[in-house]
Amino acid sequence: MPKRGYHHGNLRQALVEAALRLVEAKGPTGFTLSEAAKQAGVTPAAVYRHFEGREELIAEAARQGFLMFADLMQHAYDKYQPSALAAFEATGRAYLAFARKYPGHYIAMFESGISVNRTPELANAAHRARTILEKAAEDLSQHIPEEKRPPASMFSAHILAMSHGVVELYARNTPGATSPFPPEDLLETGIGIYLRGLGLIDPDT
Amino acid sequence: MPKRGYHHGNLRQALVEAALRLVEAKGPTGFTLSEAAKQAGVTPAAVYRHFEGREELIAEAARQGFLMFADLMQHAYDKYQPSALAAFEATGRAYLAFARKYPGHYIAMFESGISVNRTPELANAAHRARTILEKAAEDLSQHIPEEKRPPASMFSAHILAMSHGVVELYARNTPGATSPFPPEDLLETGIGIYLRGLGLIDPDT
DNA sequence: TGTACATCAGTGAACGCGCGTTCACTGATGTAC
DNA sequence: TGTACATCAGTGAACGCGCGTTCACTGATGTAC
Repeated sequence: MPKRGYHHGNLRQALVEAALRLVEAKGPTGFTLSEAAKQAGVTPAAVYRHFEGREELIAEAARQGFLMFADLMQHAYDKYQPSALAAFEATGRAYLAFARKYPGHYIAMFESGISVNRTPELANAAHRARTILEKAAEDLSQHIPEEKRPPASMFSAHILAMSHGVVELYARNTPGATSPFPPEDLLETGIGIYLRGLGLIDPDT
Repeated sequence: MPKRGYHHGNLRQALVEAALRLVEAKGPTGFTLSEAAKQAGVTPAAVYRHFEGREELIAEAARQGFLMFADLMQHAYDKYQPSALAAFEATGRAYLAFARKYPGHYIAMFESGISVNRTPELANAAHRARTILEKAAEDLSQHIPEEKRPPASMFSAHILAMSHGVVELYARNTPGATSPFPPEDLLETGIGIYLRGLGLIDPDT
């Protein structure tokens, strides 16, 4: 589907990709509708054939990000079955891996300031991702003695929080902020200590 | 020092406070130099008597934030001495407390996209805050058997990451993002499990 | 104490810029007969 | 197969806006004598 000629062919997706490139290169505020249109080789007005406006465009980028993110986590989860522990650890690592591999999507999802409820489609995609992590936590929860078992959704929130914190503070290019350890190691050890605290890992290993 | 008349009296600080108000009300991108000047009852051009430009103004707001943050942590640390454990826990909680109490400063510090090295003064203030947390971690580190003791700066990074993640994901007003638990509880339990994992809390409590 | 004057913190007008958005339009595409 | 026509994805000009920044200026303040 070549893009020569008056009609673009697949402008909608081209705009999303331009937005991702911009946001990756210039940060969450670096994205403008006009610039995205320009990069796609099109007049700003053409954008309105495909999106209601600036916000819908970035929301679509975030939506695609959440879908990819969910796929990545699902894949990690499946791969380490039937070990609940390994699967849970893998989903935690998937967070950082995603931020590394798809910085544009990551920014659109978590740093662009857009609400996850901006559109129903976006909310849906975000929900799907969350569900997978919570399933992994639920599996793991079965291995803890019932009387001292915290809610599974609390695990997933803890792991998500630590993962997000590591990414934001140590993995994203906050220029000049020197990271004391490789983020991957930091997250790995952090999750390890946490799981030891839950009694799921032998304290002597 | 009343502000009537041609001369303002303390415009520099008034501008910082206006910026903080704006950023708190409208998010990290909601701040503009012109609007801050207007709120301080002054022409945009007047700002240039006190700051090199927009960036220097927000950097000053962030600097003041880091100083207050460091004070808060220092206070928490002192209060729970000589218990290394209690002091460490307290500094973790101080992070969330700060974000709650001074959202404008928090945004300027962590969400405005400004580099901590934007100005030497800012870098200094940030360093002071970091140092306190690392001191608390260092104290705590002494209570772990030497051969299985991870670097103290790794503790503080873990706790900082989890605290930051909890704030960003569950405490800031991401509109519509329902938090599954009160952020304070989430952080409290998360840190508790983590410290248990380090063998610093009795596993049966 | 009064006056002359230097200093300095503000004004206000102007600038160029890129933004998001609108509108009437036109050229390309696809389809019915 | 060829032609007429409806559909639709783009154009390009225009808009009003608020932004950050500059400049020559002016009014207030503080100080030396």
